[in-house]
Amino acid sequence: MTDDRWEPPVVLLTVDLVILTLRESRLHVLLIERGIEPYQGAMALPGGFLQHPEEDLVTAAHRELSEETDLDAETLRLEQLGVYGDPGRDPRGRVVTVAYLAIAPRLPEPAAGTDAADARWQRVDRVLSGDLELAFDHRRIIADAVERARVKLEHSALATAFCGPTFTITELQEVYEAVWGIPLDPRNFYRKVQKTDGFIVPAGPTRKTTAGRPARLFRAGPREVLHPPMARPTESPSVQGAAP
Amino acid sequence: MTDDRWEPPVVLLTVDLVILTLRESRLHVLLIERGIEPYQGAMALPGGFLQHPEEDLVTAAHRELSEETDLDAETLRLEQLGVYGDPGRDPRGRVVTVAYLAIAPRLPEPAAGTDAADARWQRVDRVLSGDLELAFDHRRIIADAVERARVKLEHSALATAFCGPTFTITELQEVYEAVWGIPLDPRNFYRKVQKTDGFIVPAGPTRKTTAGRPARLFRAGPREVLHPPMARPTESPSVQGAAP
DNA sequence: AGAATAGTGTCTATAAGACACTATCCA
DNA sequence: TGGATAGTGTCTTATAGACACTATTCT
Repeated sequence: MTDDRWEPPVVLLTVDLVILTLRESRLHVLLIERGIEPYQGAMALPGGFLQHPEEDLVTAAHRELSEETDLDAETLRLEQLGVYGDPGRDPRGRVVTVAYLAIAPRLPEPAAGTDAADARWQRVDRVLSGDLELAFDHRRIIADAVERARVKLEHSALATAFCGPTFTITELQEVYEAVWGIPLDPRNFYRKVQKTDGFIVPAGPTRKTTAGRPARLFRAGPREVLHPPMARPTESPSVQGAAP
Repeated sequence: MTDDRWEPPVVLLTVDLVILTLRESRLHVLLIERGIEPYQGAMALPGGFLQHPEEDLVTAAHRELSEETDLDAETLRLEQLGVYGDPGRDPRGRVVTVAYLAIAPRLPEPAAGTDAADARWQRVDRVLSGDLELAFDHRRIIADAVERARVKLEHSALATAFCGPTFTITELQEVYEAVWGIPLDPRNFYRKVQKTDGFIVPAGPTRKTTAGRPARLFRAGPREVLHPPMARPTESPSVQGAAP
């Protein structure tokens, strides 16, 4: 259009992974310490360049997950979060990244994989507050991922992905409380979850906890989308910029 | 890791635009007829390659919109829909596209711009049913865009973007009915919209319609996210793959 | 027994949906 | 006057949230 011999510019493509989990009732994200420049020594999301021109994007994400962490890359379901492609987001040139979101059940501390100097679970609140130095625009990506998880918790059975194969209703409630950051009434939560058809199904008899009556165990049910959704307590019922 | 002299592969990046609007109470999408190979003669979303390596993605989307259509590119708000990067989606090589979604008020037929042989509004139901030959994976992208619009209608004031600067409540209802594809009770809709604080605000007195009592006019209110959301009638209350 | 956690029953405020009814225009 | 569209009132049913109460374990 502009020139007779114009050629489309090329870009480098990376994939980045936001893996969220729950540890001690707090939301954590898996970060690695970068071993190479740029941002050497800073924390970053696991991820990396597309390996060859025919590699699928999700395949690349799974490959990076195996390479950089010891998580079971096969069982984690990855969901596309978005593209982050601001010019200048990477000092090496025009690097556009596709971010993926995954939810992991509570797991032992991950061992470092091959690529990363170190891979660790970090508290999301600390990461977002700016206490940690993060590479590239990864803080922004994590913030978007958390917001996405909050919304998905309302409308899908995502919460069960934070739990092990079986779980108690109280454990499920802790997922909601951690991700939403608010307390919920255990009694109302109990009935709400029970009557949302197909959300959870009974599994095994009971499990002893620290003290008190043992709780029944459940597994994730067949339903993926929740009707009706889990109602997140109504936020500020005021209008942002309204005139009276 | 695989080789001493490994270099990251490069890809070509395009942006594509899904512009939705309402015409004769039906959802339409703006498509152009491709003037060049591949898929010459097929319909496609407006879009194209990044022009230079420093161009911002949203900027590129706005530029393509101006080049290929005569829509007012400045006022349309673009929202990122996702990345589509399957190897093989474009016969020219590894081309990854970033799709954007925009909602336009009812407008006169767009004239063809510079790039496109022709630009026309097409009924979404016809496009998705497969009557039209679409280039690349654009049918899939449009399907995702429509689903996104459906959800956004529930939780945001997006519906007003389909209307002109002022509109009647019945016009707003037609937006919901067209996008959701279901009829709504006008009386209940009327009160629901009215009591959703900050959604719409009165503007001017009334407007004469074809027949019957003139309707009051409204403008979009300050509120972007709706509390409570507009309830889309509950879908099939059955479980997909449940065992009794 | 008492502490602690699991699970049930019940009341109230609110919202959704159905639908009869009134209001104001045009022909 | 009748037809058509705009707007209101009211009833029924379902749900969220509050919270008293019962059940079952451990120490």
